[in-house]
Amino acid sequence: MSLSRIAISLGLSVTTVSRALGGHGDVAEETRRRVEEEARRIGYRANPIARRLRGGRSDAVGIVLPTGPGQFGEPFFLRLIAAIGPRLAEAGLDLIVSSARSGAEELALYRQFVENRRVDAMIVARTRLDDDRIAYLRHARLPFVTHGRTRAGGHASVDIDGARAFREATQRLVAFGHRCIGFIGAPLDYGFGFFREAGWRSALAEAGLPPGPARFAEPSEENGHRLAHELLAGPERPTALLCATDRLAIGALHALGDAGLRPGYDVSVIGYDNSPVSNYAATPLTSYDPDIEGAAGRMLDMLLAQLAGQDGAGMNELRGATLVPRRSDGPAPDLNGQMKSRAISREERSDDERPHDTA
Amino acid sequence: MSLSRIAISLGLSVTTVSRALGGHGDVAEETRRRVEEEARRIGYRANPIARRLRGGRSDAVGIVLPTGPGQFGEPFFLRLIAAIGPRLAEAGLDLIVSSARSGAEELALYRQFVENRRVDAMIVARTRLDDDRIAYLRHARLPFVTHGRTRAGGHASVDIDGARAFREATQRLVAFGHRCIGFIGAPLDYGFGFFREAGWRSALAEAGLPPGPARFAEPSEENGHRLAHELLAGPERPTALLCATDRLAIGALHALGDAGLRPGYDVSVIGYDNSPVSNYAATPLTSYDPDIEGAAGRMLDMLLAQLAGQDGAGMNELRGATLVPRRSDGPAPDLNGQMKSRAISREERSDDERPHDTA
DNA sequence: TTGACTTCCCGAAACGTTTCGGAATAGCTT
DNA sequence: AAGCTATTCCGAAACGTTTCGGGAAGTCAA
Repeated sequence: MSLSRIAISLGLSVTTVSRALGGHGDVAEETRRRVEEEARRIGYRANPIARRLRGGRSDAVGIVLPTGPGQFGEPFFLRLIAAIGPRLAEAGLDLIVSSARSGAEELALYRQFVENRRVDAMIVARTRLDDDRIAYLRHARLPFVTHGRTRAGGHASVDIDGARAFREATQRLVAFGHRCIGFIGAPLDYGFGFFREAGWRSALAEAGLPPGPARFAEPSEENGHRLAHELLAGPERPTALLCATDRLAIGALHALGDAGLRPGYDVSVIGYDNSPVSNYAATPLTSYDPDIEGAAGRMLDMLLAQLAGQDGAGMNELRGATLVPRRSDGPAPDLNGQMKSRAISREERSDDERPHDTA
Repeated sequence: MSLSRIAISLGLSVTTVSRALGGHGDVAEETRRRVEEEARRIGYRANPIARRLRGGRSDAVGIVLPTGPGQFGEPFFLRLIAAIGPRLAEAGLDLIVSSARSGAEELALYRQFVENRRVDAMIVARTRLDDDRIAYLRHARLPFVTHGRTRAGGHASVDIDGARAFREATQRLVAFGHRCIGFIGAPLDYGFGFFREAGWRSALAEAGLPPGPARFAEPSEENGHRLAHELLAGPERPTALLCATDRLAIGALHALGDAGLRPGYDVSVIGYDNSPVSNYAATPLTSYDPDIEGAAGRMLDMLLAQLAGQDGAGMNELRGATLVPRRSDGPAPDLNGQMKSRAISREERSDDERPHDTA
């Protein structure tokens, strides 16, 4: 009872009022003016639900947060949501967020979203190389965009070039003189885990070095701590640890402390994410900044284009991450000449070597 | 065209099909069985939009994330969303998330939510003592629940008793022998900032101590770093720093490092949030765990009760936070006898004192 | 047989919008 | 004067659901 209210008080039909406000051509200029004024006067807002029913849409985009062990508070998702929020609002779309742990529960939630017609499109993050969510969405013919590539491809996606970043990071460590560079990775079925490992491995091969020791687990501080321990206790002790995420790297830094090793000096550590804590870790962490906001913006572009009818198959973008050098990496300990200058600057600030409990 | 599809293929009326699936009493058991079977067969799902239009609801709950400087990735919101997501889904409600920076933009977004009838209820976090969002929601008669109390009160709210936690923390430091306890707080117009400061101040008064030095800013690592610097450079140098949040505390720990002071030994630091990083800070941070999931659950209870028609005015709950002692606090440096035992364990792990760039 | 009461079902309206297919009026051409 | 076009408006249907107010049988008692 709202379009009709304007219609009645102006002696017009509902149709005309609708078309006047909708900006259609077949309504007299004078009439449109009167309608607009009356609409403003009574504070008319089109009921979005009626509009959706009529239009057969739901004007909403869905996203599912991963929960579960070690997944608390991944800042990535917050930044993603914060980045696209205003633009979605501008486009008249709602962002519907729910949460599930990876696996069956998660897929069930996607089904719910789709089958209950709650969303017109979805944003998929934490993409796996072979991802049943993506197979499902494709089968359901629902527009979507992923953060991260899949093996199959052929869908809209934005990805950060983790392979390049980690190749670059490895080259940096090689240039620093490191010869045994370990890797602390995320599970390889995640696309991001896969490509980062691939970058590390390929750079080692290019440099003619044997592959260093590697361990993989869900990216949490605790796992980083544990895996670094394992690597440092192994037969070939790495002088550098490349970590798939900052959270892993933070844990690794502590493992160094436990072993009485100085980060950036005895062992170099490089992370990825450039999270706020990386700057305030025990030793400020050299990391890669992925420009989440930029990626989020492109994902939204792709989503809106698909909702406007375009085919998403050809949409994909690979973006770079930029190195943020801090204190956690440096020359390999066995190269004495090159190390001198840095060693001095280290003396100034003295060194830290303290074992820590895992608490 | 869906209820009607079942109706047609069964030779029933739409009404009867609807009432059969709705579980009403006036449909024969045999008929209900047939309807349910056919519904299952064709995979019928009620169109939520039609249902909403008819019911005059929107079956959605809104929440606005704060963005802006130093607000990136507050894990609080993720944990909140993750905690309530499944239960909302179960209740058939969507969670609509958007984002805005505090202030005019934020209020405008609330208005948009309400006036465009996008939500039936809202969740308000980052509550200020005098909060125009709350005044607005009350005026608009939209159910809501806040995380944090307001001065006015009279609405559904869940809060963690920050005053009690910070009184307790202060008493702990006093018992450790500290006599000058500084405070690094959040702005006092935030409820959480206000009560935490009040707890600190009242405990000092109760202990017969003069109020220590205090500084306030948006809770970020950077601000914690800056404010701790100021406090340590001030005329009365505190031997302990109580920080309103872990992020402030992490920054403060670094300021200690800059000044060549050993956390937990020369200067004690206590934070609040028990965030994942607190366990992996330069020195593992003594903190308070607020049980966000528990609070989120209660908030949802209140929201659902209000959507079921109850008045939210009397709903409010004050919950406790629990201390998680780690390594960043301990006896005051001037009390020698009591310190001995801890000093030894410190020697083992050696000390860290290194200036850092803010990078 | 009649009336009342149960049991089971249904038509129509309503939620608020958009759109299809006209229809009425006015102006212009021939 | 008749036909044609352009302009401006409108009625009705449709989106899919729920609910109001019956109504048609069947059952039971008087």
